[in-house]
Amino acid sequence: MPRPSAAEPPAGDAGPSVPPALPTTERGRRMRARLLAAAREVFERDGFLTARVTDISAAAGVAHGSFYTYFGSKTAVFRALVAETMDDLYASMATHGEAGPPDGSPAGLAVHRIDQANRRFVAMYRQNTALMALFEQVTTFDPEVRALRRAARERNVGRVRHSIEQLQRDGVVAADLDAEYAAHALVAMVNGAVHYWLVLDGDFEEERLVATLTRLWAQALGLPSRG
Amino acid sequence: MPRPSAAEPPAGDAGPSVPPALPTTERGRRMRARLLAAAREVFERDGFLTARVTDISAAAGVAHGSFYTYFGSKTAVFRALVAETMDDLYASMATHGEAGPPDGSPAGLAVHRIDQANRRFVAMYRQNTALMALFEQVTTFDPEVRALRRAARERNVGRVRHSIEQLQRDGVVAADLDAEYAAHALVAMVNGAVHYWLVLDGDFEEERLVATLTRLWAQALGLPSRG
DNA sequence: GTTGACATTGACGTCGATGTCAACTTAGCT
DNA sequence: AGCTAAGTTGACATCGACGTCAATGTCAAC
Repeated sequence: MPRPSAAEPPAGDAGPSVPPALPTTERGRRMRARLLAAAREVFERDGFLTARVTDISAAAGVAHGSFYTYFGSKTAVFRALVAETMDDLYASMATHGEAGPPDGSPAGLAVHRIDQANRRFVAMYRQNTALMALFEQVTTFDPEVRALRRAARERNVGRVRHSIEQLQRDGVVAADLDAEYAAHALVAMVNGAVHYWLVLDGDFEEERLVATLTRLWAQALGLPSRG
Repeated sequence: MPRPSAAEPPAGDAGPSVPPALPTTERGRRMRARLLAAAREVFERDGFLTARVTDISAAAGVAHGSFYTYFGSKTAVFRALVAETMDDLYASMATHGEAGPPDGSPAGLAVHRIDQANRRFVAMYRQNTALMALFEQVTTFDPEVRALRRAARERNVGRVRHSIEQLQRDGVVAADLDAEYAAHALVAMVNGAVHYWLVLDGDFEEERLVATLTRLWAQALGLPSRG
């Protein structure tokens, strides 16, 4: 309840009255893409708050004014950037055709899948740390980005909950565990640990971290892990 | 590695060359306290970025200029606020003399203590949600606050690691579990879940959340939980 | 009650990022 | 080539938050 209502940094760059339409010409589309790439570069280098529209224009090699042909504000580019990138990140986390699990038991298979998912998540986070940090930064004051973040989290949680429910139907996980809440907690665990490692610069060794996360996850669900 | 180096919001309010000394007179101390209280009020209402020094002065009922007698910048008040408040938060989490656990076994006792600690943490977070959100916001761009946040986290993790090591000595928890990594993961789980609930406004019911967190925590460590 | 150190006041100058716009360029079309 | 719509340019005006400071006020000590 007592959460800062937190509008935008200065005030009222919530978007221009006329959000620039997507470009119709080929040149326009290229320009927009260049600006987006430049924005990502500058944001990752300077952080969202310090970054200036001028820097983005400069990085894209265009005049200051051209920026406003495509985006209404710094916040607007960022939102576009997030929207464009989110899909890529999710794609990179999609289930790859992995080598089969060593152990054929339902529980062993489940643990193997959890491990694979955790490894993919950690790798994705490591390769996009700056972006994740930016995402978090803007989340703290932009409601729209906050909504995107929540949606992403909910998708993750949904997948995990589904997998837990499956294991409950198989009788491997206790039926009286709240799958929704448990999924939230486990996702928070992995998210939070990796965030601390990469964004807050904690002292971790990747392999050991993933192994511990998988082990805790499995045991939390009552799956046999290790001997 | 690719983390936004993220200086301050505009630029260079990293602190004035001459950080105002603490007041010597009684009046000065009262004034400083009033400004701090006003700062907290305004920050919680508007968020750190939107808040203006003028607003803080106004809320404290003093002239704009008086602010600078006590603090060098908006960031400076915030740091002072965090420093002052952190102790209170930690105090509120200290072990209270609780009623004895229902079950005398070492594991049952451990689970009970975990549950108590989780309840205290959640209650503290709920009562200081706005502050925690602020803390997170500023962490994303101020290195000094980031350091404070890390320190707080490390203290938490240290306590948990210690308790895990104790359980390992008692033979209740597997000795080959990395206590440090596990402590980080478990702290991240509770932190992250509560953050999602209160700051990102997730849909949770407190009792069920705490119960699930404790249960997962206990099971993750291999402690018997529930029947 | 006079003195002097300390604190308060609020009007003012400064500064830098933003967003605009009129002039100019590009490119597609006939 | 000539026309038009779309895009580009960069100098400029705007705006708001910040931090300063000279004048004024407060208070304790002597």
